[in-house]
Amino acid sequence: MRATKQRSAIVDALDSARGFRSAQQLHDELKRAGASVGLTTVYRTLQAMAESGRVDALRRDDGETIYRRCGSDEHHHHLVCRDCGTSVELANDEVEAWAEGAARRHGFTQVTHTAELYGFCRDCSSSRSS
Amino acid sequence: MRATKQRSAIVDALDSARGFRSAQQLHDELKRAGASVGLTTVYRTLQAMAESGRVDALRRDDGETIYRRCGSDEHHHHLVCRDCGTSVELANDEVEAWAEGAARRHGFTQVTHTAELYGFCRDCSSSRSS
DNA sequence: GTTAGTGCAAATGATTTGCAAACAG
DNA sequence: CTGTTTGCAAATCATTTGCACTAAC
Repeated sequence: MRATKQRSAIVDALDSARGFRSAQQLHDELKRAGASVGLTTVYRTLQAMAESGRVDALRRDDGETIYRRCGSDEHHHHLVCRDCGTSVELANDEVEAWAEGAARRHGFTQVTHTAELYGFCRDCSSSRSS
Repeated sequence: MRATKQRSAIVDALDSARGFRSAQQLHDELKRAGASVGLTTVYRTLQAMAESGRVDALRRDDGETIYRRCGSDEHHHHLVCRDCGTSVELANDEVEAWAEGAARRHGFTQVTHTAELYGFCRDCSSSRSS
């Protein structure tokens, strides 16, 4: 993968973001910041980075896929703010244990799971209540 | 909501299905079974039933939304077969407790969660190994 | 120079909506 | 009858792809 200015712009934007962003959001932010990066490139870059594990991708209930620069390579879950996208990584054993137990009890194999939490972070919930 | 033959056909198809089905799948099955129901109607009916809680909807990672006739009105999760769509309902407290605890620890409010398990059921994993 | 990367425009695929015709109560 | 419901076709929306063009190495 070559080093290009649009790729570093995308990575920078993701880094400075406090959490998850959709491809469209990132594209907007880049454009607003004056960087000239095509939406296509944003999609392609995020997709490539997600495949190679350098970002975390997850699909929201409304169908948009959101991405975030991910700290650990370990399997983990997220607590994502619906408003600002801030996220907290949750390394958790209870969920894995639950998943494995349920799979075994019902005779399922090769079980994977998705588990994400969505809410309003401290900052966003206080600004909403005003 | 009026009783129409297309609606009962959709409900019947969902009932006889062993698990989750997408709108497109249901439409195909209905057409194959000789029923004449428009894809639009399948979408509208499933959406209406999901809103009123009569079916359970969840979005797969590939973006398709799948539906299933749901036994309980209670909040619960699913163990879904990737191959045949069969699903098991899981009423579980561990996940809820984990979600609430994580939310509280990080100051998030109005937290909802998604947690679904995907794998191969006993039947499908044995037929795959052959 | 090659080859990978970019971006526009057109294509996709799931889902939604406009609207006139068909139907339930 | 009169308001719902239906279903086709066209519209959306996020995302992907074809392809000529540009930049990296």
